[in-house]
Amino acid sequence: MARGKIQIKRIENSTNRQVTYSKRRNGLFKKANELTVLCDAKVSIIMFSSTNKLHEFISPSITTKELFDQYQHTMGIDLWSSHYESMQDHLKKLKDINRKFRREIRQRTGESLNDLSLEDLLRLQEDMEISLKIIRERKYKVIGNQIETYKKKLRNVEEIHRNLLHEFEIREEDPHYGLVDNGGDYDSVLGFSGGGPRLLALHLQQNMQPGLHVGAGSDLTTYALL
Amino acid sequence: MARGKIQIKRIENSTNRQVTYSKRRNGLFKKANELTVLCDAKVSIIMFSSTNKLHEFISPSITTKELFDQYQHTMGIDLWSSHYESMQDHLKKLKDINRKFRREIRQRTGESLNDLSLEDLLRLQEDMEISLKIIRERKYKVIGNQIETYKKKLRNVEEIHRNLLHEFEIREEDPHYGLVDNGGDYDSVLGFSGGGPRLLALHLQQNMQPGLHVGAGSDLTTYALL
DNA sequence: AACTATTTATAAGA
DNA sequence: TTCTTATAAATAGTT
Repeated sequence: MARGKIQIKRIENSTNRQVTYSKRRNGLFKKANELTVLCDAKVSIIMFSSTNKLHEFISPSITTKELFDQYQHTMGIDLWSSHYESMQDHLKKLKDINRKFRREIRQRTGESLNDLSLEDLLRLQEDMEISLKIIRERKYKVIGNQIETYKKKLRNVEEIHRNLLHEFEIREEDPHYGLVDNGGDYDSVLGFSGGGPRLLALHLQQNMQPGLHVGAGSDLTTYALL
Repeated sequence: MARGKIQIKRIENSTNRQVTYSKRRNGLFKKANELTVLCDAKVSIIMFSSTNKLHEFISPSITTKELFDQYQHTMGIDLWSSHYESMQDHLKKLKDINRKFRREIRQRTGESLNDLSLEDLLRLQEDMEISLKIIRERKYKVIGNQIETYKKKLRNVEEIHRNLLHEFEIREEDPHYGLVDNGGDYDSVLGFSGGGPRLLALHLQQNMQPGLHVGAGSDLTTYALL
């Protein structure tokens, strides 16, 4: 376009091609910018040279990603949906399953029964009655377990109580208690290392507290003497 | 750039802006094409006018998607990773909801009650009993509706039967029946155009068949004489 | 959409 | 790469 007209065809001289690429790229970006300002437009130019160098222009009012999102939306297609196809599939399936679950729960809570036939209703009722029976049985089992647990705990406490009484009886019968050195292994058998009854009471309380909230399993802690 | 220099700033006149947009867009695309050919480059231009009209240029040797994939690869980033992330978020949330639903259903069907406390069990049982009550009520309502429907149908059939008897009685009382020309409007009142009782019976059967499968609504077809 | 005076872009050379 | 400059191309304002 200057000092002589040129043919619009590939420039064979590599250096020349590079120079022209650089010059015209600047020209193109300048034009793009003018267009952006003059016409309040949003322009994205992405280009690769023959040596695969990347250059980009984007209107200052927008980001490349935003413009591309708008591009896709306008085109009505998802250019990179192939990237996400399996994910979208998965998403769709989950939504479907979700909808079914939601519906089933709504039916089971009696919220949307209008589109059920008599047969469906009968079936649902029967199902629910069976389930309710199972739940009731489970409830009784849990209650039974708790009672068992408390019984065993009670037995343990009684046992400890008996042992304490026994200990005191022995001490009362032996007036030399307190003078005798602690060389005997009696205390260690019972697990008392010196604190006596107070320490034991503390241990008991610590261990029983969580037991009050035990709900289900037979995670009964057998209270051997500490 | 011609007939007077212009300031590079937004053209306020809307028509003018549109015209300039169109002209300069062509200029830009022409330059882009020349660059593509001269320098063996790959160029993508995407632009939105101030009225959000989309225009696109892409070098013939490539597609927009290919160029964009290359762009992302070169940039070393995934422009839509945020897309991806939000999708994964969505997926995660759906899975969570799904799990909760599944759990709730399993509990309501008595399949996995082991990790429920006594309080939970009591609550669940109460819930189920309330739901079951609703379902039972709905069932009785549907049954009631069906009975009503059949009653009405029965009444209609009886009415038709009465009318038939009445017709036969009239014919028996009139020994000239069959000799009299059909000028009277008696038949047309009852809707018999010649076929007589046989035709009526046919109509009845045709209309009652679907009624037998009616389940819920009161879509009762009232059987006026045809 | 076409015209054209003028501005702008740029090819070739330095 | 940058500058220069003759010339081609683009285009603002007009019809």
